[in-house]
Amino acid sequence: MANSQFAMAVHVMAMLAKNCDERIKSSYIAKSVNTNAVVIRRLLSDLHEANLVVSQTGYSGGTCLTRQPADVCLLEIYEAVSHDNIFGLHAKEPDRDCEIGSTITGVLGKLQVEIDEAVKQKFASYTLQDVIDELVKCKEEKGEKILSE
Amino acid sequence: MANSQFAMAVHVMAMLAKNCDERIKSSYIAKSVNTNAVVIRRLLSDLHEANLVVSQTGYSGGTCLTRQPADVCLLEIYEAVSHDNIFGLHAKEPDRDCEIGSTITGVLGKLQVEIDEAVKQKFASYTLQDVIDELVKCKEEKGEKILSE
DNA sequence: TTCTTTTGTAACTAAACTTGTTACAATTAT
DNA sequence: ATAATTGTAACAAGTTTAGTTACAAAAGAA
Repeated sequence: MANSQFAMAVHVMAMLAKNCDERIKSSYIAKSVNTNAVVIRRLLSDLHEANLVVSQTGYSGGTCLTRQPADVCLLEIYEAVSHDNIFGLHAKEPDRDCEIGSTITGVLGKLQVEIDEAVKQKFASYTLQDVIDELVKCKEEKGEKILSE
Repeated sequence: MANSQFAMAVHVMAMLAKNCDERIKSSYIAKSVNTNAVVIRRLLSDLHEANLVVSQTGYSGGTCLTRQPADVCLLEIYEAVSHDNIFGLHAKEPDRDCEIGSTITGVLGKLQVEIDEAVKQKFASYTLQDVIDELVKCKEEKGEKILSE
């Protein structure tokens, strides 16, 4: 199964961004994401560790953003919930007695860093506000489609 | 577990590149990669589908490259063994009745394509020969280290 | 104070994926 | 014929992901 944590995290952040002034409940977000509230709270826990959200327990508790959507880049969200490299190295260490086996990991490691950097750079080029803007644009396009049908 | 298919595939291809004129046996590669020969043959099967290698069964059978290492880019290897996007979309479809839930997938899909493209572009910028060259460079550096110790 | 709501987190399950292994038919040189 | 090798199916063990239940802690409401 492809990891959907980032997709859900962006969804969560977008929900919070749309209601910047209220505290949003995990159950409300869960309904939109179509999952269990605990799944959302686990994500919010990661996002909190990254200082992207604050939550309050108890009656009238909930979560809100710590910053304006324009000040949150997607890289922060990605790093908050994603811990893997784009590709992994060998599960078991290759044969040290083989000329290639003994050096390939170093070469792949360098490549791994480069690829990861390219991804990070791309994620860093967008903010949460860009996602909101795009959401609005998509919504409008959908509206036009309905009208022109 | 982070997927190590690409790492193993590059290792396999590098082994084949180092012995361009012979047919290499899966058991020989498996020893260097430190895994089972069947794991290697499964990888070779994917690489064959991508037209990167040819194998022969039977006595004195084995596998060799279809092209010179300089004519194989890492993107081809990556695409031969990797089928996932960098990040996945929602496991379950979000709530259609929610303004954000109904549009977020489209936005994330566009982002997904962009990120995947960035990765592909990076992989496309290297050839198997570059990996071989880097291997040689790393080996030399190791040698120097030993001498200077 | 007591009740209610909500978060935070642990524990468990089910499904999917990855790697490793055994087994064996098909193929090909000796 | 015999031996060696690939190709592939079938299965096992370990890991990961998402989902679920349960409940303590927190905090406002009554």
